[in-house]
Amino acid sequence: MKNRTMAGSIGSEIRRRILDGRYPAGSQLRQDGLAAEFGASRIPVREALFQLEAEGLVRIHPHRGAMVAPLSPADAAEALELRGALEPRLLALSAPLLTEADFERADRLLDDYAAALHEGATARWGTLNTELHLLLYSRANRPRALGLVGSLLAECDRYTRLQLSTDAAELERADREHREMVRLCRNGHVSAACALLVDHIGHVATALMAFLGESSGETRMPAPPQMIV
Amino acid sequence: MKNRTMAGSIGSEIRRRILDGRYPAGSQLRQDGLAAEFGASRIPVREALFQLEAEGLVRIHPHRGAMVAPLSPADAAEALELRGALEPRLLALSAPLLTEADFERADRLLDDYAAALHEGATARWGTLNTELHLLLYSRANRPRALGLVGSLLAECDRYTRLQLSTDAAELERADREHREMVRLCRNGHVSAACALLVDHIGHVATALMAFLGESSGETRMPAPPQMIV
DNA sequence: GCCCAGGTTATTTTATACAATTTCAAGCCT
DNA sequence: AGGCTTGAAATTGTATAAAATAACCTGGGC
Repeated sequence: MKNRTMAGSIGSEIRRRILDGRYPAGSQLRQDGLAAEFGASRIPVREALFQLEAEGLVRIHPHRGAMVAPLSPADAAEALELRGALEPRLLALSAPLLTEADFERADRLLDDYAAALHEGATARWGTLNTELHLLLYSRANRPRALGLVGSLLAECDRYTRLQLSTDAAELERADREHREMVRLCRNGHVSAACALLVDHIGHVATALMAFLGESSGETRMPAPPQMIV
Repeated sequence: MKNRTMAGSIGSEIRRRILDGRYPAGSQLRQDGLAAEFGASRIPVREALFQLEAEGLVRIHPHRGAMVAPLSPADAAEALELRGALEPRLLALSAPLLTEADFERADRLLDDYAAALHEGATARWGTLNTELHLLLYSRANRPRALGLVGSLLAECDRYTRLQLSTDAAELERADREHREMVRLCRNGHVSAACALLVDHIGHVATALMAFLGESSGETRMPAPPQMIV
């Protein structure tokens, strides 16, 4: 618990529980109950909820309380669209600047990921995935975009967590693609890594849309017409 | 004041004052003073500040208070990069679905803009610009991206407000480009409108970077390499 | 003269208490 | 019987006050 303020630590814990699924989508978050659960007053709970609302994990209706943001295929599709629009750009900026220490950390994350995959520890998968992606973009020197992508990754985790218990093949594909992306970045093949990243996000999107039974929805925000993909 | 909760209305007012420049960048926002100024307690002020921090207009350091987010050329560049990455995509989605009522509203906004330009009402320019852009993207059916672009437009307004008092030519160019964009959308020339939008954002970016004296900074987030611009 | 320790003050943060709003349900009227 | 009004309960929003934390200033020691 490295947070200096109670609202911050409560917010982190609520975020974890939302991502875990312990607070299911659409469920009411009663301030009184949360305050009792954390042994605190309602005010830090309120501030935590406000912060989480900004991240998109909670929706607050005035005088009607807070609920866990519902999961909808359209929302997942939009989050993946945004990821597809932003992450390749960040990778293009960051990849040439990644250091050897960064790659070693990436290797550790990949190993942890494989271990989690082996033992079926679904809880760790999401955070490891998020950490790896953010690490690859960390040298882009774009703090705002990085924070935004972090929120989007967290939101995507909520959906993939539903899927991954059934769909182990997708997890292995993600692992292979992650390893290949890291390898390409390490060897300086930036454009190939970006192309793979686009494919990677596309694969996640199509698998997720198929799982959610909403295959009709377009999964990628179209590039502006003057860009030839 | 259509806001149902005091925190919301206080947040709107603080946001307006930050965009106005009445609360200068980097200045401390003391909860006690704000509470006294609005005739309220500190708690709604705190909640408003949290919301504004999520929008990027305020930075909160735990136990050290809140300050208006400082203006930096790097920040402006990143905001414009993100706009350049997102807005053309939204326009490509939205433009074919715009209705005649939308175009009439756009015409009114353009007229208001011209009037504000004529009488030098710099205060209204930013909101009109934001409203026009958001109107053009409103049919894209991408609520999350729309809200994000709204925040980015608000942040860009803070910078352009510094510039516009000196640089009337840029305002007129923006007006011409806005009118042309609306015309292209109305006539169904979506890809031309998107191309113009990319140029429009690029013009704003180069002018702003020149004004901020940071012409060295790259002003556009690079497209991923496999996209040929 | 400079540096460190202790206390002081100002500010944020949290707890408790109160007020406003919504929701649900029961009762009344049409 | 169905819809509307009214009232109570629950929940959220706000105000006041106490606790905690960080910055600041003063005084003593080296």
